[in-house]
Amino acid sequence: MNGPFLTKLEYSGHTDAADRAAIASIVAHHRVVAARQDLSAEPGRSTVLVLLQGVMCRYRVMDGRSRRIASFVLPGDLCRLPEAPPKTSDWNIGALSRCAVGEIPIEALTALARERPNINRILWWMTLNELARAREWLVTGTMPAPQRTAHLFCELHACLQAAGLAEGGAFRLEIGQAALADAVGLSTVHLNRTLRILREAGLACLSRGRVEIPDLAQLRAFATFDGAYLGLNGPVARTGGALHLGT
Amino acid sequence: MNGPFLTKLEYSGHTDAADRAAIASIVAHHRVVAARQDLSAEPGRSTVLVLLQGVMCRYRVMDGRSRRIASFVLPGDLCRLPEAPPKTSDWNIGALSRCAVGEIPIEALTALARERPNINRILWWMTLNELARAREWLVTGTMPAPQRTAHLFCELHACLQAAGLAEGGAFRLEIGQAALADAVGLSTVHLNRTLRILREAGLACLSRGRVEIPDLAQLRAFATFDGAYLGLNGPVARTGGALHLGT
DNA sequence: CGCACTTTTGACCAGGGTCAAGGCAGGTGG
DNA sequence: CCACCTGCCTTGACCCTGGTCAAAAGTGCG
Repeated sequence: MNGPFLTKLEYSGHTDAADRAAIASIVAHHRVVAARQDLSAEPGRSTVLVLLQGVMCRYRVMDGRSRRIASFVLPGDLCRLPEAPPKTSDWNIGALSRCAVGEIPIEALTALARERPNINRILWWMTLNELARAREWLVTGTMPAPQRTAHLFCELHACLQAAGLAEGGAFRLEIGQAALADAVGLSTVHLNRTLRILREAGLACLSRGRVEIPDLAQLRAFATFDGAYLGLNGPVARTGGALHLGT
Repeated sequence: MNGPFLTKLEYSGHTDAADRAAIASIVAHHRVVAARQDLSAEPGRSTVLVLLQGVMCRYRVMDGRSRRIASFVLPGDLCRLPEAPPKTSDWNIGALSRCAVGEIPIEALTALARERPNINRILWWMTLNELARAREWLVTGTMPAPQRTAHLFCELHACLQAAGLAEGGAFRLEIGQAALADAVGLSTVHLNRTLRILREAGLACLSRGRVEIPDLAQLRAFATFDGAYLGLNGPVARTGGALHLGT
C-alpha cells in the first residue's frame, strides 16, 4: 500500500531500510479522495499527507476563471506539510483523479526527523526537489508548446518511474487535457493541437488516461530534458553528508 | 556592513537579537564581486554566501544564446548553500551589478543551526521563501507583460524593503533592461515597450538604475500583488512552532 | 436514450518575438 | 575640447505562436 512512497524514498538515495520501515510505521489512516475534490479547505489540519495513488495538483485560480497549476503531486510526494506562520502560501491542492492518500501525524514526523538524521535529510530533499521542479518549469515556460509538453511528459515519467509506476516508456495519467493545459500554461485548444503534433511525430501519445512514449531518448532529446534536477539517484543506498541544504 | 542581512532576518520574524548576533559573528571574508561576473564556477566551495549589496541572479543559458533568470538574489539572501549529492541543480549565479558578499563557512552555519533552533528555522524559512517566489513567478508567467513586470517590481520592492533598502516607493535597481527581460521572460524590445506603458500610466518608472513607484497601492492592485507569499512579518519577534516545513 | 463532459477541428485575432536601424549616453585618446 | 567608439535604450515594421470563439464529434453514465 505504501509502495510508491517507499520506492521513491529508496530512489532518493538518502534512506536505508530501517529509515523506510520507521516512516512506514507512522503512516496511518489511509483514505480515498474523489477526483475533483479539494483538500486545502480543511482547517486545523495536523497531518501531513502522502499521496499513494492518483494525481493531485497545487493550483491557484487567477482572475476568477483561469486556473494555474504550479505543480503536480505524484504518488510518493508529501503535501500539506505544516507551514511557517503566518501562512506563506495560498495554494489549493486538488485531486485530479481518484486518489489514495496516507495521513502522517505531524508530531510523529517531526519526532522521527529529530531522532533519525536521514529522515530530516529526506524532508530537505523533498523540499529542494519541489524547488528544483518549480524552477525547471520556469525555464520550460519559455520553450515552444511542443517542447514544453514533451518536457513535462519526461518529468512525469521520471518521477513515476522513481515511484515504481512506469511500465517501460508508458505510464498512467488519469488527467483531463484541461488539467494538462493549465499545468503547461497553454489553452486547452492549443494543448490538444500540441498533443496531436507529438503523436504524429511519434514522440508521445496520450490517450485514455495513459501516456505512451515509444522512444524515451528521442523525446528527451526533443525536449532537452536532463533529469538531474530531480535528484533521483536510483535505488542505491547513500548516506552521510551534512545539512543537505540546497540552492 | 551586515545591515541588510540582519534587517531581513528581523523581518522574517523568526529570530531574536541573540540569534542575529550569533549569525553575524560567523559572517567572514567580506568581498566584492564585479558586475557580470559568475560565481558558480568556483570548485570545492565550502562557504555559503550572503549578498550584502547589489543584485545577483540565478540563471541558465538555454539554447546557447538565450538566458533565463529563475530568480534574483537580493541583499540579505543566501546563495550557494551546499547541495544534496548528486548535484541537483545546474544553475549559474551571476552578479548583475557590482556586489558585496559575505562568506559563511558551512560548518559554522550547520553547527549554529544545530544549537539554535531559530537558526535552523531561518534556513527553512529562506528555502521556503525561494520556493514560494519560484511558484509565484510561475503564476505571473501567464499574465500579460505589463502586469507581470509590475508584479516583479512589487516583489522587488517588498524584498528590498525588508532588507531596509527601499526609500518610500523607490529603490535602486542597477540592472540593465536585458536582465529584467530575461527575468520576466520577455524580449528586450518588448520589455522596453512595457516599461514605457507603465511609465506613461504613472504606475512605475525605471530610469538610471532606480525604480520609482508613485503609488504603491495602485501598482499592487494593477499587478494583483499580494505579498503574503514572501512570509515577511515585519520586524516583530516571533518564535515557537515546530519544524516549520512548508508546502 | 439522453445528458453532460471532454476531445477535436475550424476560423480569426492579437500579444509578443525578431530583425534592423536609429538615438543617447559615458569613456578614451588625440 | 572634440572625435570616436562601444554598449544600452528606443522605436519601426513584419511575422508567428498561441489565445479566443464557436461548433461538431466522441465518450461515459444514469
